[in-house]
Amino acid sequence: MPKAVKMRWRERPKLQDVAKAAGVSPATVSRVLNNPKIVRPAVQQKVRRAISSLGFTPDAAARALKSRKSRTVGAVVPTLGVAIFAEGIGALQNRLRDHGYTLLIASSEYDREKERQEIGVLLDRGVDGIVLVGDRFADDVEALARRYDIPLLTTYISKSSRRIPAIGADNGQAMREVTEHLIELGHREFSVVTDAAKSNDRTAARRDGVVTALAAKGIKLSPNRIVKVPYSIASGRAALRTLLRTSPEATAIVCTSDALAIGVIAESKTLGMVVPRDVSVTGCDDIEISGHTDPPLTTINMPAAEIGQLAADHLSALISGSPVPLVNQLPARLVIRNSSAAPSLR
Amino acid sequence: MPKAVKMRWRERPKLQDVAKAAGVSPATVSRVLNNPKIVRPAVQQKVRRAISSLGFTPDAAARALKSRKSRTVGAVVPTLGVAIFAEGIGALQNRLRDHGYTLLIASSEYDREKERQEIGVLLDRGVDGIVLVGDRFADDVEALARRYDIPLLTTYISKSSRRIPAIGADNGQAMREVTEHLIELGHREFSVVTDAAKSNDRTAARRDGVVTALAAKGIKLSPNRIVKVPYSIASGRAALRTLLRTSPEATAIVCTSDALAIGVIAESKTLGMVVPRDVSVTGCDDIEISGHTDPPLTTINMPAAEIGQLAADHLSALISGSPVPLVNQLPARLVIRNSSAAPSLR
DNA sequence: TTGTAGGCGTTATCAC
DNA sequence: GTGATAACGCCTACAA
Repeated sequence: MPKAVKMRWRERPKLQDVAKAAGVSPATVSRVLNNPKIVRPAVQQKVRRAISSLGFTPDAAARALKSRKSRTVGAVVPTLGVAIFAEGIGALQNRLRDHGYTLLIASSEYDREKERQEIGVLLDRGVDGIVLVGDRFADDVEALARRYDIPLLTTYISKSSRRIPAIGADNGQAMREVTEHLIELGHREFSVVTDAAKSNDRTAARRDGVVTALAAKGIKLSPNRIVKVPYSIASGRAALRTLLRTSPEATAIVCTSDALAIGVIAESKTLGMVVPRDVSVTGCDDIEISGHTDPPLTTINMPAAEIGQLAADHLSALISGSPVPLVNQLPARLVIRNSSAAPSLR
Repeated sequence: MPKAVKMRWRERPKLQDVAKAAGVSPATVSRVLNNPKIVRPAVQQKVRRAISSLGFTPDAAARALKSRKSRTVGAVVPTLGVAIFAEGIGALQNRLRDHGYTLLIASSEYDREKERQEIGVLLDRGVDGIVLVGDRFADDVEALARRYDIPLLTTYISKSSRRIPAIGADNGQAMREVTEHLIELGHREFSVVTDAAKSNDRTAARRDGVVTALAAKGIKLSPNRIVKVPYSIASGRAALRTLLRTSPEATAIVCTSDALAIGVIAESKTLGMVVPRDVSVTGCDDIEISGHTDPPLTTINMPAAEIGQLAADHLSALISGSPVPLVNQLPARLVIRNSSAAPSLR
């Protein structure tokens, strides 16, 4: 068995074999690989021919050891089970590939300590950069990254209170927009359904956005009008039942994510209510299903794919030493569908 | 700038620094790291103390170069935009972490050639194993993996026609079950909505399952009863409109995925039809939303999380040389909800 | 423009 | 059980 392994490895050509086959020095081969312009075309030809005829591919580990660059970047997301993150990661990965990077992925499960650990693992793996979500990572993360001398980038927020570049929409403004939309429709009695995850600054910002928009119009939101539940459709359903008990007078229910809003709509149907006649419901994210619920959901479009792409572009810029803006606010469009309407007279 | 970098690297302790601090040889430090049981407890103490006081972590690249193991595995999925894959990858990643592996991820966008390329990239990155989806990867993939001497594993199918272990449900049987369920309800006129992706053996198997189940009861499915569309909710909507034109007599529409079924249900509502009174609709996958549509969707539960977990367990077993079964059929449960019912008399 | 040589940080093969 | 020593495969001054 160990013998077989060794045999296999002997079969794999190394840079030196290419050199021999091409009749040049190893250094020259390395040069055509990393800095072709400084080697004469004729020689390049020979070398490239040898490379492809031997089927040579450079050993990543050896390269990384010598160059201190792994051509690898890491990402830590709360979870891949949430569509908006999965989509962003997909876009990030695709774009990173174009830049020649491979993506290492880790998840924090919304746990700050686990997030810190995963970042540590990625750092130890030698990633050239790390993409984070949000702003509430552990305090020592920046120092850690600095120690490894690699750039950090955060996403799904438009600016960070730390010193790292952020790419995303303004969550607070997004929710202010939906809220204002509802106010314009004539609503005055609001409830909010939001997820309870600690260390989720996006959700917190969204909540604040609602409160701010309401306050600007002199509308108060008492604490019992805000219900915090886990992030899931089922939770949204439960939240509606709670709200109907504690504040049935609300004519609009603002949810901080589409999943929750979809739960609210589903439950309202179960309870025999009609959206938006009996109550208006809004979400945030604009996931695929949101345009196809009954009624279709009024929400805010979060540009997950753009976030992922831009993150890839900016991170690879940072890795190669180019500066990028600290604030990258992508537009979050209000998408008005039929789950919101003027409150009906009671 | 290069100076700064060097400074940073000088700060990072290496194994030799630990050795010096602990008053032992580098070899011993390496041993407590990789094979602690062969070193005396007292010495271990010293070394461990030195390790943590210096904050030493081994350099992954150097390790990989010398040991020919990167403690990294790769996965190639069609896309992360499909919930069922995102969920599986999330579970895979979480479990791999417990085994000490980090996950490198790539996507094929349902393109066989791109899949082959991505596999090549992962191989060159030095992954210790690769997780694939389905069975239709390019022919040379196995030879390639053999050349690198790393194990392959495929998922979302219960057995592979290649020689590699597979983990998943039996897609054909799954669809036979839903189909039989509909037949038992009294349906005799069927239509099928399926996605068009080439090289998607899961979808093909699902289609075949429907045809087989129908044939067993002497029911024929003419080609115009099968509509192939892209994978999306919007496509499902379009498919229903097509079917209403070409075969309005069908009382049951079997979809090969939940996304398509949800589209069919959404469009039926738009067109003023009532599911399941006017038509029964079924899906396959059982994604989160499927329990909350109106009506809730009858479907087949695909155990994505279990697939991911088991894939992690089996792949790490394979990497360490333990054999695993080639066939791993996970149960795919029929979930009967309200989108299916007996056909109404016409 | 190209070749030579040394070392990146770790593991593994020897002796002791 | 522990310590020297030689690689692992590639990159990069430096020399030619």
